[in-house]
Amino acid sequence: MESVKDILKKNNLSVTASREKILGLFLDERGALAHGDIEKKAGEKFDRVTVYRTLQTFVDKGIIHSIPTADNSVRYALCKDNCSEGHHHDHHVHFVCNNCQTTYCLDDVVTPAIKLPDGYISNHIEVVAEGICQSCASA
Amino acid sequence: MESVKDILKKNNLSVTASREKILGLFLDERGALAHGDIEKKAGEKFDRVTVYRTLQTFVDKGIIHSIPTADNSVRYALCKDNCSEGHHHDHHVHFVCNNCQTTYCLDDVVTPAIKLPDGYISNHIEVVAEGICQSCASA
DNA sequence: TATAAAAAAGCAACAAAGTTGCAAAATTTT
DNA sequence: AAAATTTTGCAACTTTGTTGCTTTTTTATA
Repeated sequence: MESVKDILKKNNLSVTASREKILGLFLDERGALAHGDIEKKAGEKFDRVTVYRTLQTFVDKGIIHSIPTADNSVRYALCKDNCSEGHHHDHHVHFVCNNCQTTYCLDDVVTPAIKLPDGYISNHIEVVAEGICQSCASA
Repeated sequence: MESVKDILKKNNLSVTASREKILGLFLDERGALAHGDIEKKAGEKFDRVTVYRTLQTFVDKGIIHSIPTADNSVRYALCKDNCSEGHHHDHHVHFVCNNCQTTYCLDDVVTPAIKLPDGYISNHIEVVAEGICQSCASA
């Protein structure tokens, strides 16, 4: 089992309190986290700027990826696939619950191939499903 | 051919200078428009607040729809399908050009059906393809 | 393990994006 | 044409995100 420190070291990142804390939050969390969630869950221990920079660093290193949402709030989730610096491979579908607002990475649901009109060349396709999640449907 | 005024009246909206201008921009524009684009193209004639409120009104009425993007900038485009108040039917794929940043509605490319894991119920799926558009590829 | 070099955090100030309440102006109704 | 309604513009404010710089922490080196 990979520890927070291992992940940081593997990516040539200095081990700092904020990085350990924030990466820990992602490991504990099933769903995706928005910047605001992180500030709240970190317990106001870190400067806002530090959180922004830490998230950016993690995205750059391929540790987390951002998820587009209709309501325009950036959310991030751990990259489970083989992402590396400057090259993300998050070919899975995302699900946003309209009830609890949780964003899930459906790691087993692969983004479908889509035939685009002539002339359009795509290297990446994002699929976001909206609806009611497991927890909310059964509650 | 439907005029700007007709569209407004059909949706029970007062005909005002800002609504005519902004709706006109959408009719002229091939791609999608961000809030900032509209402020620029409208020629600084309208207050920022008016633009925000006008866009919200159009979304509520089903005249335009918002498009999720990876870079978290809200963009809007005309609803070509049969959208009505509180009920959007934009089941088409969107395309964002990484070169010119234009967002296109691919009206002829239908959102594919996606099999979700048990327990997840989805009523809406957004597909955003990123890449190089026709104009940029041939340039 | 002490020290130097490098990296990151925190602070302050700022910029951009978006919201709210209210008075003035424009539009629609009568 | 006047009254009622709606919309606009303004001001003030909140939230979100950015930048430069100094202090602190971490890492590399001796």
